[in-house]
Amino acid sequence: MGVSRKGKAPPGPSPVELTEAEWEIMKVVWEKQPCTAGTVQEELAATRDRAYSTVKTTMDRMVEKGFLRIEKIRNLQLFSSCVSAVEARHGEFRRMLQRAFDGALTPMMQFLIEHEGLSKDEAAQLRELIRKTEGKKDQT
Amino acid sequence: MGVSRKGKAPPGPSPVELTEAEWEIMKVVWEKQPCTAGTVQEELAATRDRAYSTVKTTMDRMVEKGFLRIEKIRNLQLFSSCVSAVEARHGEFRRMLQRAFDGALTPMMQFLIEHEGLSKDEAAQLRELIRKTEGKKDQT
DNA sequence: TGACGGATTCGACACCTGTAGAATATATTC
DNA sequence: GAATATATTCTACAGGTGTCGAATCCGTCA
Repeated sequence: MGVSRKGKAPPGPSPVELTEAEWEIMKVVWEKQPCTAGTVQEELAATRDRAYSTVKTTMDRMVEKGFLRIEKIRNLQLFSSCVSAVEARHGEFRRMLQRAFDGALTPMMQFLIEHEGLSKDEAAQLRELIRKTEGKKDQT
Repeated sequence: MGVSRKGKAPPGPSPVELTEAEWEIMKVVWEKQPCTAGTVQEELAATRDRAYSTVKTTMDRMVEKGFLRIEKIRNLQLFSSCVSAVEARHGEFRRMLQRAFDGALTPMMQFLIEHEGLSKDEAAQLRELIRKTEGKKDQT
């Protein structure tokens, strides 16, 4: 959701934390929603074989958690997401940042460049991105 | 149990996945090692109160997982880390990247700039970092 | 209407994580 | 050497996650 979170966002609404399995499911749902559990299971089967009930159970739990929503048509359940990819990414990123870098962006960047094998190409690309961004952001 | 971690060469092949509690403990250990469970517990108490046995149990499990190592002196157990902060950060970062960005760095950067409120300052800082790094890196 | 087949619901289970009390072992001190 | 202060070991348990099988439900099609 587009909650206005400028540089500072103290009272974050909800962190949105997805487990591995939930991420996999979410990715399919974002792409195919509204869709059935069967569709998701089939799609996921390409990567790893899980029983239908495994996927369904997880998705039901995700509904309870507020990550997914069900729209019932006849005896069919169509699932849709309640959280956007941006929200999920945000949560995932922030959690990583908090744990591994005490929440500080710059040290993370430093680490990235020093240890994550940012290639010359990627560095250039990144610099380009930054250039395009500069001036647009103002809030500190 | 197996602490099998093939020591290949450049990119640490070891995933190294720490839980929240493990991260907290690790941070103290990195800073004070070799140290006792009691020391860690006291240090951690500043942030959140956990029973000594809670911390000790977790640390024992971390030994089994190969994250920590015990050196016994008399009846004292001194803990030291078996994984470096860099390795842990690497694992944490990569897992996040995989889950949220399918392992691709550039999209992550894009996201960072567009949604994570990279300030002008941070952007400049980052650009500086990249400049200092360019030419040193060759490939991934 | 009765069989068929996919969808849904329920209950189960194992393993991991966070948490901690109780019992036991070991030093240190008087 | 007994009391005292720590450390260590053991056992336990609740809640979350990943995984399913079995029992049901329900609409469709001969």
